[in-house]
Amino acid sequence: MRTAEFDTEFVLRQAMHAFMQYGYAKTSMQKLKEVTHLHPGSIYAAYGNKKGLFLAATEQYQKDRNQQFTALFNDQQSILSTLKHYLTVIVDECIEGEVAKVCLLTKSISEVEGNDPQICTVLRGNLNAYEHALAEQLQKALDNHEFVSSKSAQQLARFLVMGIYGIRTYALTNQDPKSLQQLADDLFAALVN
Amino acid sequence: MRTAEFDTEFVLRQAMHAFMQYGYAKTSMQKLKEVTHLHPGSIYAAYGNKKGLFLAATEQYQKDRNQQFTALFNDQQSILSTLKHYLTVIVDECIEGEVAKVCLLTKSISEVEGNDPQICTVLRGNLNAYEHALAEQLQKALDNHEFVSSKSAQQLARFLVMGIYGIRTYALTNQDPKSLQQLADDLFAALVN
DNA sequence: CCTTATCTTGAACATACATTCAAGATAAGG
DNA sequence: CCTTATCTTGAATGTATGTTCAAGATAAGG
Repeated sequence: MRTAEFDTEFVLRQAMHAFMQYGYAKTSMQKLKEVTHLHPGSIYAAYGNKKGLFLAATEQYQKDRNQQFTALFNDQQSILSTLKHYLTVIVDECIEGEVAKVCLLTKSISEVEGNDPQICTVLRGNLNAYEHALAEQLQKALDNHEFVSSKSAQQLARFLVMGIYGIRTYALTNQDPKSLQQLADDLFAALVN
Repeated sequence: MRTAEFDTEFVLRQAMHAFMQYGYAKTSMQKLKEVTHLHPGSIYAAYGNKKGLFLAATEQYQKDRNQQFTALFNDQQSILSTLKHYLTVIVDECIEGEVAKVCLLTKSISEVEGNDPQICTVLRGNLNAYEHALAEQLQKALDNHEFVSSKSAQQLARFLVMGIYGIRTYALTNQDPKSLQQLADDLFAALVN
């Protein structure tokens, strides 16, 4: 009879940042031990193995992202202006020197695609949920007549996530804030026209 | 006095496909030995180390891509129709079961970004050259009055590569050919409008 | 045809890796 | 306050990793 001592959220966020920085393969258990301040026994007791810790970290990441997303889109602004703002938030993330900078989900799925179906399935599920959340907002905006489009909310959302993935990848080749913001503006314009 | 026996292009293409499938970190020298049919001594004599082989494979990849690109855009069609066709080629690549499927450059830069500046610099250079090649074609299309745009060829090219990166990433979450082709069509439409 | 420079071969090496486990510590239940 | 279940600790394990190197093979130069 004894309760675990470590703070789960702290551990998972630390692990999450390590995975974002080094990637899944290159994040060693040694590194994970250091950043989580946990001993191997505790990690293996709590999460089974490295993959288990990664999946738990992924879940935490998704939770945090959801919270950020909901907070943004639950304000009283119009959906379109919130969306425009959301894109600048992403652009800022791509520039930030140390942390965030990449999406854990897309980075990881790009790394393990074709090699770990279990991880891929989880990540695909998360990314599909993200697309779906954007589709919901776009549908609301259409219902509110914030804009008109010949395309369905689903098709618009697909185009939008494609653009977001694209901006994130492009940022790996070019960190110029003006260029990235221009891309975000062009994407937004392409969406609502 | 003796000449090397192995076929460089074969070795590099085999290595390149291994790196595309498993990623940089997870492609072991063991695997590279197997796919290249080379013994460690030969690999290290010819390329120094794993990174050297990777960079050489990257160069081969870029060469092959350039050839494909030049062949496509040197036909007698209009640039815009060639570009539209080029996008469907990319969509097909994203679907193909076994090979290609991903871009070695973007996959690798996503993996090593922040951890291997040397590799990143090389990959960034290659991707910037790719963007530049697209800008050249778009400039020609503008000069030929194939379409008009309020944006510069450079800005259009940036938007285009962003879209291509986006489609490739999106394909990791959704392999449906119709959805991917739709994205390509939407991207093309956004470009020329 | 012999020499020599270079390539090939594959065993050996040190290190780094994910994981295990037994001993020690500690909180809750009675 | 003692018991016991559970957590923590960290050394140990086996495997896989990238790399080296010396011995053997072979093609070109004279």
